[in-house]
Amino acid sequence: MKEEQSLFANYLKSKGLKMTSARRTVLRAFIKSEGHLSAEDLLAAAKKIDPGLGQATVFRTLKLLSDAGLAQDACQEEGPRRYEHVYKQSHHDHLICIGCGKMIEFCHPEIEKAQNEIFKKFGFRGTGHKLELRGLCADCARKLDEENK
Amino acid sequence: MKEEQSLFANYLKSKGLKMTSARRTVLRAFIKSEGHLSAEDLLAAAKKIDPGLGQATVFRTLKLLSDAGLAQDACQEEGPRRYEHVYKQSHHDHLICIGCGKMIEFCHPEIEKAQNEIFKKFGFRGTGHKLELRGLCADCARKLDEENK
DNA sequence: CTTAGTGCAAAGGTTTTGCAAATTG
DNA sequence: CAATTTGCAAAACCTTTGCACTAAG
Repeated sequence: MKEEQSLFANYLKSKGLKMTSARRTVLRAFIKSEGHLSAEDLLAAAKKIDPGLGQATVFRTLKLLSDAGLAQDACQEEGPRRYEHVYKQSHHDHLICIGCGKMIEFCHPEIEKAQNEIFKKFGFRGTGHKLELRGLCADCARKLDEENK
Repeated sequence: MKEEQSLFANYLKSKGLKMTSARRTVLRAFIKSEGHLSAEDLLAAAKKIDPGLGQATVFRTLKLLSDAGLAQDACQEEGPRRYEHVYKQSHHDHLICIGCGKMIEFCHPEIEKAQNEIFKKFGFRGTGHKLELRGLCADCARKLDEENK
């Protein structure tokens, strides 16, 4: 939290932007939140802290958080765009069941290594990755098999 | 193409849906297309084949293609939702420059292996993955360094 | 003080839906 | 034939923008 505060403050300063109370409010709401949240979710959460906050501010701040590297698109298939924290240390990747939508988060060190190889190969300075595995969980696989007898 | 036709036909049949000429048109346009395309792009492409086609049909068919596992969300950060083919054999992963937006597609066999380990560990029957690496390409990294002297 | 940020409401863009007519199995 | 699908236009939805006012550096 403290760290994210100052990361954001630094980012703003580097761009000649200002740390305002509205932005602090949105950041607090965002940090407290869990999972994937839409701009509307974040607005609701932020309004609990400051009811006078406008939705345009949330959209604008979310874009800044994303530029600052603190938030990233969570890439849902449907509905509004959703965002999630970017965790500096432990990347959490996603395993999603296409049957029931259940989502499991996991880490895999091999993938970190592979990532760095790719960056090197293409001359990139890496900043992050996002991996989504899709499949059927055991329950859904069983159900499907039964349906098809 | 032939294969995708019949995959789609099977999917439709399994759901009690019908293979119509509009759906064939959208499928053809989708298969011919390359890269990431929005519903609007697909509509334009499909209209070249059948000018009478309506946009609602494209949205509806795109959802079916996605349910059938032939199309998937390409996960851009901004603008309209974009879709891309699902390639059965060679997964192409994405390396994206956050500076200029340049996108490189690559394959990495280690990642295929890691993917299967994860699926096994969680009892999933896997169907695919999506990996996005983000960073600065050599050009953008250089530019940034110069700016900050 | 000067520049950037805010909330509001209106505009913009994308996607979905209701419906009567047309098409499919 | 019964059931699904279509194109159209309208509606719904999500996001951005213009503006007058306020707050930050």
